[in-house]
Amino acid sequence: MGKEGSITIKEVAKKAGVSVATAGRAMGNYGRISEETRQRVLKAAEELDYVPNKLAQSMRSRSTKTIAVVVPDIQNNFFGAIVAAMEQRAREKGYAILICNTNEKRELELDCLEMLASKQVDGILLASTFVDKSEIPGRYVKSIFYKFPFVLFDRKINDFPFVSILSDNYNMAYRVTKYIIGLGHTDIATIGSEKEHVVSNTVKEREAGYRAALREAGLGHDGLSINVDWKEQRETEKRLNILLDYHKVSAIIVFNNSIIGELLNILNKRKLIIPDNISIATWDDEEYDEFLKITAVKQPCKKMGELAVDSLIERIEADDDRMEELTITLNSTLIQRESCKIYRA
Amino acid sequence: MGKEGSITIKEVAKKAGVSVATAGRAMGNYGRISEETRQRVLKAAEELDYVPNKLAQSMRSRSTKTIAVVVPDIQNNFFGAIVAAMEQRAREKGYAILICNTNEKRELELDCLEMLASKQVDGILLASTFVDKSEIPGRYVKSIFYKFPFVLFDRKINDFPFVSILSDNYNMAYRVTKYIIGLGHTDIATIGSEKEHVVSNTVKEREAGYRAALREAGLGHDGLSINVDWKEQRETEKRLNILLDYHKVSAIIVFNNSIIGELLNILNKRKLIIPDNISIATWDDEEYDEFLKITAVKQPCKKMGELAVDSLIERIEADDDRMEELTITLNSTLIQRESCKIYRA
DNA sequence: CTGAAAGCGCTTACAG
DNA sequence: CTGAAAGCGCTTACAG
Repeated sequence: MGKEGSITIKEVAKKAGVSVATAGRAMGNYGRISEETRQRVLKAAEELDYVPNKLAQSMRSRSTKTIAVVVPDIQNNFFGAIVAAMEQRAREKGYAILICNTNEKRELELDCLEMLASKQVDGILLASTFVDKSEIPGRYVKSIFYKFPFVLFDRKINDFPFVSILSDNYNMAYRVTKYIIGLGHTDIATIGSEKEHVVSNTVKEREAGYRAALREAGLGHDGLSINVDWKEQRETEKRLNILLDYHKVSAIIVFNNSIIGELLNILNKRKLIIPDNISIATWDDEEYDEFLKITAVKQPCKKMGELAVDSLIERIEADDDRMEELTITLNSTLIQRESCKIYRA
Repeated sequence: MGKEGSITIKEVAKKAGVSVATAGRAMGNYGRISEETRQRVLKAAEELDYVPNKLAQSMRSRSTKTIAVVVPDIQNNFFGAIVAAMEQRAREKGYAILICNTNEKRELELDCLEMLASKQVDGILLASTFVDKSEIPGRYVKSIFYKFPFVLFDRKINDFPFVSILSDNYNMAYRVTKYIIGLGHTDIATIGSEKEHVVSNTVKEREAGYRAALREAGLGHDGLSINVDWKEQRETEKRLNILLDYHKVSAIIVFNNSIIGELLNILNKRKLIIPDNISIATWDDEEYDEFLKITAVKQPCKKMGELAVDSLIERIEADDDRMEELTITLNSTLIQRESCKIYRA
């Protein structure tokens, strides 16, 4: 199907009474061709319902007009919004999107990258589970990372000369924490996500911003941060309960939107009312946050996706192979609603 | 990048001291080859960091090991969950996923399909904006729909001999409506989604199930159904307000999860408390629904995605080109929570 | 402006 | 078991 029956440029050429080369010129808009024969070829192509074989085109022209997007969790709305923006932008610029979901697994990420490389994608948009170049096996570094145009988003990998599009994790965490401290809270915990005991760069930066605010306010150096693998519901529940059982906590900052559902359920079971008994702020504004009046940090997903695509395509279509480290930090927005309240002991 | 520098099987062959054909046999695991030379080739390949060019492989073998997924709205969690399941299943079976977001636009859908066809995908997984074959221009029907393996999901197109994987829209709507009627409600409205004034098949079936329950209970034949384009926030808000201003409504069934956020906000502005002043049930269980105690219909996204991939791959790998209409209806689950309450005038 | 030939990197018959 | 040749469907020089 779709193969044996397919008509090729050869048949179009025959029908139009020209050579294959000429038919190609008419269809592909390259080279010189008289308007008259062009029309003749186009007509023949239409009559035959000719669909050009992009595989063959790519083979010859060495460009697949395809971009890969590799994300750790496509079901997370944050990545969903970014992928949607990328798809649209890429399509507008004539590129298709090949997508891979690594599930936060490093091995899977490497497998995906290798597959994408072999598929000859023109470039790769990556939110990696790796934090440092040194963690990546040399053969991938050499035959993939240094051979394809890469743009990193949301998560950077240190020591690569790539463009990275991030959001202001440290600053926003600092700001949110400071806001909550300003409300009189001193016992502020954070919940981030981890997978196989590794915590993403992004969450680490947020933790750092949080601790900076704590320190500045004279509230100690460590703070109280836990990380959970939210896909392990039972374990997550257990850890959240331990957090609330054994620690005095009057405010919680959630560093990953995937956790908030579970947290709300647990607060509910414990009859903890927001914001009367506990204050909450979360990353990534979700559909229900407005209704629930949850204070949230809204990251610029659309912009991040578009900028990543633009940078990558620029690199792909550039004449030189220049590589240069460039980190672009996009501003997030703090949407203050009513989930954080002045603390009274 | 990634191209000029790439090493080909020719270089591997040279290094291993064999012909290109033999090197191919060693790498691709086809044909007969002695274990000894196989090892020699593999070693040469590894030393050169050889990555096979799948474009060339596909060209020759006439199989791209790539499946296309075309969805109307990738940002909708429902489709997000399906796409995630598809990606995983496809990867496990050795296929990559090319993704297209049609934004509920028919023209865009056709453009995407044409692009995918020209990319020689092995098959297409489609949630279409078309309801009927007759709505699709003939040339696409002929050169795409009848030339590629298709499996439809969530939304069926009538008159094509395809496998369609749907969920039980009619039945669940009937059941939800009956449940609400059982609670004593007589003024039940529904809200579905539309795009450019076209309402999807799926929503239409849900409306039909709703009306059937109404009729059966002697509550008239029409019911009160509106459809909104939820991306047009202002217009959506206006219509929802009109619904509540000019009609007596004690219960609302929401047929598309993208609308619920906006609806909750409006109910909130109007000081309508769920379930005291108004009962609510919605399609597609979302992260916050448990916390908010919203009664929801949970569709089997994962199963739908997996089954769609399995059916498509079965078709792709089958020897015959047999096409046969087959509609598989998957069961959804009604999660009764506390957003619907006994009606008191 | 047009055509014949070569070639992109593989795999598939065909010999040996 | 291995190699030389042909070919997948295009595009790219090279002639004319």
